Amino acid sequence: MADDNKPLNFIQQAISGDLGTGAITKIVTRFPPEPNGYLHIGHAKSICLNFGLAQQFGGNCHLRFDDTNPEKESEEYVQAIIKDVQWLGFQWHGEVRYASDYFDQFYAWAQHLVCEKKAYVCQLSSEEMRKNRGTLTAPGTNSPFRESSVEESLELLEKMKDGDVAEGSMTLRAKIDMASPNISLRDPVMYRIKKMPHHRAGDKWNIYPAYDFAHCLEDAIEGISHSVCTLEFTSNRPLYDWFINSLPVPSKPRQFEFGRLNLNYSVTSKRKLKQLVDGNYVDGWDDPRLPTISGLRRRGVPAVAVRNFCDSLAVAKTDGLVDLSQFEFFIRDELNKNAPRAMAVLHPLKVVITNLPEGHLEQLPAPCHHELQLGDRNLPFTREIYIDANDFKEEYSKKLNKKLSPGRRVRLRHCYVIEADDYLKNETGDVIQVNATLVSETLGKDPIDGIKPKGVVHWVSATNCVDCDVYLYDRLFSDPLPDSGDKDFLEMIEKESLKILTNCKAERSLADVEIGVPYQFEREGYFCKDSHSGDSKKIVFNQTIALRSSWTDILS
RNA sequence: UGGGGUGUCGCCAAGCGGUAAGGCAGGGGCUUUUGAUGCCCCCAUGCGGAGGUUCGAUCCCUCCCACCCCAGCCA
Repeated sequence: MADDNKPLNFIQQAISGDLGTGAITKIVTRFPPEPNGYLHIGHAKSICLNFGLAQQFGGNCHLRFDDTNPEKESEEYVQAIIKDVQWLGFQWHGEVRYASDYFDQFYAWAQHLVCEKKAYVCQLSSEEMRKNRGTLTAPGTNSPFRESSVEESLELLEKMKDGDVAEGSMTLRAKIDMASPNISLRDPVMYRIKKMPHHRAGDKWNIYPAYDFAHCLEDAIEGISHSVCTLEFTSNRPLYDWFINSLPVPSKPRQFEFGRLNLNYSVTSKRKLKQLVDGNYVDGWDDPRLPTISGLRRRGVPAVAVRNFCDSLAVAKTDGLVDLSQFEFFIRDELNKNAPRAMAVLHPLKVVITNLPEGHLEQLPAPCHHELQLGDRNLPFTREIYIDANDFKEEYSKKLNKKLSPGRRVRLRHCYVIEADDYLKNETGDVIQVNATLVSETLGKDPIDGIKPKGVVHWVSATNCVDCDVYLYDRLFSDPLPDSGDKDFLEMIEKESLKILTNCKAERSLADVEIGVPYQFEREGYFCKDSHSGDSKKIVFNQTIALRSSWTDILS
């Protein structure tokens, strides 16, 4: 996975240095999601980074749920996240871990800090605390409870834990420096009261540890050597180090921050994704238009494509905005190499090959892949077939010389050459049938008269095919930056982002394909059977991505 | 405005004092029973700006500019 020729990024350099000096003998990383939503492509970058680092340097990577806030967390998210990490192809070391497993230790350490006079119970309300915190330019002022006795704080902390005091009435705070230019250090909250059951700890606790207090200790308990997080935590690092250095922890992890992944035309914010799901703007967390891992999976994006994309991204301190086209490249790259080929007609137009007898049936072998040895499948060739309406033009034109038109020829893919004679229209003026002649002896050969067709067209037997619906997806947002602050991202939802084609015809072999396994529908794109197809009799195919095209068709 | 971080091609980026890698996108050409794929070529006298140090600076120094993060009992 990691390319040996690639220069080491700054985290790899640090690890390599630590290993070189003997500061550590084995690296341990971790992926620490909060179970408050589904994973998305941004998390994939973090997953690939953390698991990749461990792999590369012969260490371990843990999967640990940072479940310190029962208000937002649930078992549903835990299960979804576990499934997504596995699907991406990673296996964590040991059991799945939970911050909640360490709650007793956290509490003991909190008491330890109180005894050391490095923490105190503060009875300021949240509004008062906010006022006392100062501003970016003005220092804060000390809480009146800052010098409470050890005994008093210990006693109040116990009461907080036992649920004897009201929510919001007090907190446990670290005693650091209310005048620090770094606001994270202005006596941060360590524990807050939440009289709420926890998805794993049940009713045991009425207080829950805050991120800054908990996260560094979770890392230290697990012996994490390199704690990798995103840029916005940079100013929290001094606090991370403060707890580590103030407590008798078993190890001293170091925090490194990298720039998170931003993709244009996408939202990668759990809050906004949840809004889209809860507001029914999309079909659940796994809607194929979402950049969630489950959405990508449902859409047919292979895990290896996600990994390759993430590995192509630099680990740096710049927060860049990556072009969707860069992701699409890796999707197509993987699919082109490995997806079996098949044919399906999305806008069926009947073609009657008049010089073939009624009931003509010929099984034509067609390779499932042009390079891979995937074998052949048989295509039933009959007198009536469907081609795509876009591949027939009433008038020939030089620009469209690969299309079928009266008097012109086209090669049916893996089949014969046909020549159009005439066509029928309905009352609204749509072409509804083309009559054509098969040019003899053109199976695997050019016509003997030397008139070689310019175009190749995909087709399906009209009498031996399966009906299906095809869902075409476009970007969910019309704006390249739906996520950027001031605008309302819900107003930028692209109304046409889902187009449903209900009259599609697919070759027989596509009837029983496995859900989620991508196929290339030749000349159209990559598709997979939808996981929600089960509801109706009809098969639903999701378009993973269209083929790259140097051609822009006039019709769609 | 205090603190922290970042600025190299449209996008992502390497570069660690010796004279601007690579990928994506884009343009051109060849091949092709997928207008796909593959292959070939083109695409920064320039590294946020201005000074300075040096034989030599994207890399060092100074000042300036822009953008991002921090004032949740969220993570």
